[in-house]
Amino acid sequence: MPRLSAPDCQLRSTTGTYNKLKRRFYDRPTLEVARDIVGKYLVFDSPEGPMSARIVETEAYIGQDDAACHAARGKTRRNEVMFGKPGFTYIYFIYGMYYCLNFVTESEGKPAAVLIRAAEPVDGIELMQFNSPGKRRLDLLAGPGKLCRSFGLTRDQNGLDLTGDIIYLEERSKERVKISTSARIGINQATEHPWRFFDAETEVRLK
DNA sequence: TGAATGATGCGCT
DNA sequence: GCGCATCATTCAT
Repeated sequence: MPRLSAPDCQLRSTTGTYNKLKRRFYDRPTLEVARDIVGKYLVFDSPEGPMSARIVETEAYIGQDDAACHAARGKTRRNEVMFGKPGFTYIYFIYGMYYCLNFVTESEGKPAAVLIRAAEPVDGIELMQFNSPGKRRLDLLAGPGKLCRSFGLTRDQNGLDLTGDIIYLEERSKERVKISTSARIGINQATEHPWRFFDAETEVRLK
């Protein structure tokens, strides 16, 4: 871990005063968690430096009865973290070039997770731009693949404990977020469920 | 401004 | 082989 510069120290010191979400936040019905994550802040103390962002869009993937959930066809090496305790990262590789970040929800044995689809960059924007060259600020995290690329998240961060100090969620204010819902994006199974949640007033727009 | 398509690798049938 | 919780590029309107 490199020495932290002055702005980085400011970020690190402030995180101590914010409310880091505990395991019980994730140990709840996935639809509630997915809705409540919108407006929370994702913090990643990466090897290259700290970054944070305000999450504006999520999707819920709920158990073995949800045909669109990776756990629908049983436990494999790829999806095994979803079957474990809540409050851990589930990061998978897709389309030959992208990673997607999820947070495991519900009690151990019930495989479910929330996909983090989009966020507004807050801290470490220069590092995000280094990871995603040429992108404007509001495009850096506008989509699950771009979010992982800009944050530098890969399989290396799969299965990390969200109650630790590397990657976690913070509540930085008690803002009341106006949330809209829709069907989930990019799936061909269980398309009838409105399990996508997004900040209706954010500047970050997908598609 | 939107539809079509190619890139690219892995997990599963 | 085929499909995939994506995205950038190309082409048509």
